[in-house]
Amino acid sequence: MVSDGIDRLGFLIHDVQRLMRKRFEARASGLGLSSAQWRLLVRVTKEAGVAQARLAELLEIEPISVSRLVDRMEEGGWIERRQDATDRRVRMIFPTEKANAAYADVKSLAGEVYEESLTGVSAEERRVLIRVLDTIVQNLTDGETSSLEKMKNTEGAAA
Amino acid sequence: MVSDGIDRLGFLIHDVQRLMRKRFEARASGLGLSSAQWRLLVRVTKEAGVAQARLAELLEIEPISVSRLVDRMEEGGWIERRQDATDRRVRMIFPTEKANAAYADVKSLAGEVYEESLTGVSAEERRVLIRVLDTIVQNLTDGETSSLEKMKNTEGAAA
DNA sequence: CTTGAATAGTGAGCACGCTTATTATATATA
DNA sequence: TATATATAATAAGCGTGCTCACTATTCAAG
Repeated sequence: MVSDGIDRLGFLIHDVQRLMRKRFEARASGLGLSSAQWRLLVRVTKEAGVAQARLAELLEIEPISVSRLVDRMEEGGWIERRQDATDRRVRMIFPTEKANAAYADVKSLAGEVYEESLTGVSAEERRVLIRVLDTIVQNLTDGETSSLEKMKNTEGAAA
Repeated sequence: MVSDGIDRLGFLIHDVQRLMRKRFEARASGLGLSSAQWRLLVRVTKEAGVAQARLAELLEIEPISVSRLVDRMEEGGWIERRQDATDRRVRMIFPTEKANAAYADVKSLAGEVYEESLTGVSAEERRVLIRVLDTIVQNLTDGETSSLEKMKNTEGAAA
């Protein structure tokens, strides 16, 4: 049945995402780092030198969106592009010193937002929340619509 | 402790929101109705004749965002603006026949997306999910940053 | 080497959110 | 009545995502 509030799921997720982003960006506004930029920075910090195309896969956004994001982050002094010596098409992305210096602070700032979000939510409920969200990502990624599918369907149905 | 995946909460919520929107819009693409437009249409259907300013409050987006969204929805034939007889500043928003005719279909389409998202998630887990998401919205709305606060803080702290 | 397909990145232009500023109208007050 | 303030809607312009189209480069076949 669908009478337990599941019919509000989309609106709820949407609201939560918007509110968390807003709260994070209010906190990080002094740094001039948006939530999208923070997501990218986390990847780049863990995998310095990664190519933009790979970043697009990791972040599950389109390469063109990475281009623009990287443009602004380069202007902001968070990352830098370097040429790949062996493949001149590739731009490798590295975090700057500024990014490395700010990383821990921003991470704990994000943690604060999560804790504020989860005030009054038990440890067990938190575990369920994370597990269910992971499941939803799985369910919606495997089936279709994901940018990952590009790497799967080499042999399709009736061609 | 923060080692149960809570540190991924922001990314997870972000991914889920993006994937659900994508899935919904893939389904509704034939109709030419985006997820933001659907959110607005739900409100307008429940409250025909509502003013744009009130819609902005209900949707918790800025009035200017409502203006633009309503522009596109009017072009798409989903809603229409009418003048308020008693207050010439106000534009009242009504769903069109087209919107009323499509409403049930879109709603069940949204329901399908929710069910696909929640495949393998138990009834109890679903209840926890909705309850926790509601709590997060509460936590992030009450404190600050919400557009609702405009209506609250008339007397502040030390002034 | 040459042709053709695949890959990496970007330009143009759109949707939907935002901040800031402006116009039109309503309402409160001197 | 006249003026000041508040409210409803919109304009301008930005950030972050998208689709579609394009260039540059690499790699695979011939």
